[in-house]
Amino acid sequence: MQTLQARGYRVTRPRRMVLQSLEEAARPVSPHEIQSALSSKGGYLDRVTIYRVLDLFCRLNLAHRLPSSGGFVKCSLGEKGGCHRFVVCRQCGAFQEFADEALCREESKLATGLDFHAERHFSETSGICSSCYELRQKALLSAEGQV
Amino acid sequence: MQTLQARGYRVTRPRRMVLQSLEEAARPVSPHEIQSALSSKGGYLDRVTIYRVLDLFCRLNLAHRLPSSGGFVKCSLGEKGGCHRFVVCRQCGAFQEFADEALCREESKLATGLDFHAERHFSETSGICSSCYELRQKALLSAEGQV
DNA sequence: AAGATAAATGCAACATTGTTGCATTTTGGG
DNA sequence: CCCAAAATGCAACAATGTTGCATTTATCTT
Repeated sequence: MQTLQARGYRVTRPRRMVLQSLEEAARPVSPHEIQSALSSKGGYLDRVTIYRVLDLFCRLNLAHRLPSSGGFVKCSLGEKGGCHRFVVCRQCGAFQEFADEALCREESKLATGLDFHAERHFSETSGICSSCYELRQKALLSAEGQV
Repeated sequence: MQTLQARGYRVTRPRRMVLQSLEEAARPVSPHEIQSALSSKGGYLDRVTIYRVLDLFCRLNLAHRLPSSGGFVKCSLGEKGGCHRFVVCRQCGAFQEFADEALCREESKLATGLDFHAERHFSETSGICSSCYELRQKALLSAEGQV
């Protein structure tokens, strides 16, 4: 919340509530899920307010919206260089955020080759996290056993 | 449409219409825009049908959905190796599709380092195309002249 | 070329996402 | 404590997306 203060934005009840929701979520959450989660704890926020808060958070890089699912997550990298990227497990929804400046340079160079001035990279790697991978291996083995 | 045939899907009126809409569009289009464009030419398609056709096209890689805007475009790369990526002009919406296997390897390696088995990369570079860039330069110069 | 049939569409109903304008409330500085 | 700017709540609307089911249609078979 210091970030808000420092950049001239007010610290309000809705902003605190949304930030806390994002912190408590183990995976990307939709605006509607945020509203439901809050109301199940007796709180209430207007839908429009939630959109506005999320927009602000994304502009300030306090949160990100995942390209493919559209869900929102709290940013875990702060001011780390390079654009912020994600790996997401298509099975369980677990995710990790990372940044890599070399990758950004590479992508920008490719854009230059296509006559574009790159400004920002949105990217998300979809795959399987190690725990889902292990579960799947077990399932496959037991299926074989039954043949 | 041979692709549909070859993969065991039927060639139908809605599928032909949506494909043509995508071909005629100079930029990513939304399902709603597709429906409007068709109806302005006297055609009609159910909204649900449009979603289903687009889903199918995306599964078959005949079309893609751009991560940030959610708009759809016809695939221009066919079976080219590596996942398909986009550069998009944030000013005019112009875009180019490309693929780069080295970039995919790099991203997959990073995912491995985070304990994920990468399967697919979604990525979009946002920036300014060369013609918008030139327009902007001219505008800046004339603004200076007026001071 | 007609008929069977599996596939695809159209329709109805519903839930979520997203946008705008305006009146009211609240935050933070003086 | 008061005030002005900022932010919220509310109303109304438009687009996105999903499901189930009855009807139509594309393709295969004969």
